[in-house]
Amino acid sequence: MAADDFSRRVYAVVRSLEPGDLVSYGDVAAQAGRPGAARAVGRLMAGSDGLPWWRVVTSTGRLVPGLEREHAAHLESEGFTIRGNRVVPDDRVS
DNA sequence: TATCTGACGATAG
DNA sequence: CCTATCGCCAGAT
Repeated sequence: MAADDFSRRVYAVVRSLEPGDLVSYGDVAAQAGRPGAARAVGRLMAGSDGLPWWRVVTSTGRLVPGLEREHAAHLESEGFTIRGNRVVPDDRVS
């Protein structure tokens, strides 16, 4: 069914993410063919493993609630700058 | 089949 | 900038 294909596509998209890449849940949902299903994407990511989930953040750049610590560590390893619980969009005046 | 849940997103206060 | 609320979607029970 459509929903099944959707979840399949979501996994494919996340698996295709490369180091240094950063996308939002809404982005993944849209690329999976279901814009607006950002929430469903998060649901799928939570139950799946072996995927670069840390390369996916919320639309506002907020890190995953409950895993902020680990999430931040992964992103920093990819070369991103984390401030508080958010990915810094751009380094600006300190 | 009905209902609840949640790693979201946008808007309002 | 932060919290609260509503709307949306797929999965689980």
